Amino acid sequence: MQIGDLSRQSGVNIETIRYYERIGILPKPARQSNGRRSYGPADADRLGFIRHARDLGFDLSSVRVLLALQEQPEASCDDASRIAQDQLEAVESRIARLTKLREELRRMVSECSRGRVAECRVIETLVPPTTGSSGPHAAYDKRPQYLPAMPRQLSRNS
Amino acid sequence: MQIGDLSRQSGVNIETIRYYERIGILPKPARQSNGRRSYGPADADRLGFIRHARDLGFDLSSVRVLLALQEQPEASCDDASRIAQDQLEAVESRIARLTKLREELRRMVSECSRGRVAECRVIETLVPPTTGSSGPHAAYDKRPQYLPAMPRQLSRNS
DNA sequence: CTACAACCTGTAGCGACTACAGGAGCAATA
DNA sequence: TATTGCTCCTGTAGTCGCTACAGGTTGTAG
Repeated sequence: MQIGDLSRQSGVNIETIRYYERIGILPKPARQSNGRRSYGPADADRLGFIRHARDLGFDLSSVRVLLALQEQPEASCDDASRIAQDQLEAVESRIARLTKLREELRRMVSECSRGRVAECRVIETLVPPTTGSSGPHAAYDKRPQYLPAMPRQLSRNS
Repeated sequence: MQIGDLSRQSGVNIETIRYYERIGILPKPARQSNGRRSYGPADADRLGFIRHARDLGFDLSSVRVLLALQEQPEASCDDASRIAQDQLEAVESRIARLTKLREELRRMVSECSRGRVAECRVIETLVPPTTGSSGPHAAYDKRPQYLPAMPRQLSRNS
């Protein structure tokens, strides 16, 4: 089986498969006489495992650990269980955060009356309430302090 | 106001502020005689706007559009509303996806009896069901086909 | 005078891919 | 046989949104 077949079978991009090989999460496969990669069913299994774990939101370092564990059937599965629990907690906190965002976005959208930007709730919601500077180049006064607020990383990582 | 003050006031990292300037989402500020950046309240407003939008999960290209709109109070706010709606939909689909993940993870975790890896549900759940190859280096037979399954990007982007 | 904090520029790193340039090999068709 | 066109190869750079660091200058307090 060559890389294209494996890609179709697993649903994992060819470039991603080569990337996985490069970072050592997939073993270097045998090569055909023409230099092309040759995969067997064990590789397909491993890749399927990786894909499923990635779909569940595990990052690649967790996947590495899970793969290593999988190959030691006699070891205790405490580590695996711990990783899964951590992942569950991470997913739960993402859901909580996104749910709050959803509410704020719903409010924004539902209150927008589709008129001019000047009275648009979407824009208005985003303008910080602290300074009263109106217009593009106002330079009035300074004001209190922002609070630390929510952690950054949302759209990318969570 | 210099960059450190702006950073404290807005809760945005100094490095991030300079990054925003580099990519042109914040204008190049005036400089003091010693070369240090000098900000006014308009900058603080703009940064506050950006931060809030980022907290709501808008990516920087959307933020750019929203900022541009904000500066044209007479324009129609359809674009802003559209962007917010798209974001709302994206958030809703992320929530839906994460909710499914949560269920699968809960099942994994709750069914793990904390014994050996060999009978660990966490690991077992991840092993693809298609090929029967057991053990690290088995090389049995080939099997049907995976379906396209779920879209990739989860932990990073969604 | 000496610390030390705060700032400066420029560049590289993160995670997990994705894309592309520039080439080789191979099968089917004209 | 030549050509087209697909799949594969390597190596490198780009994506997003930061964050970190090296190596320097400036400003302030003790």
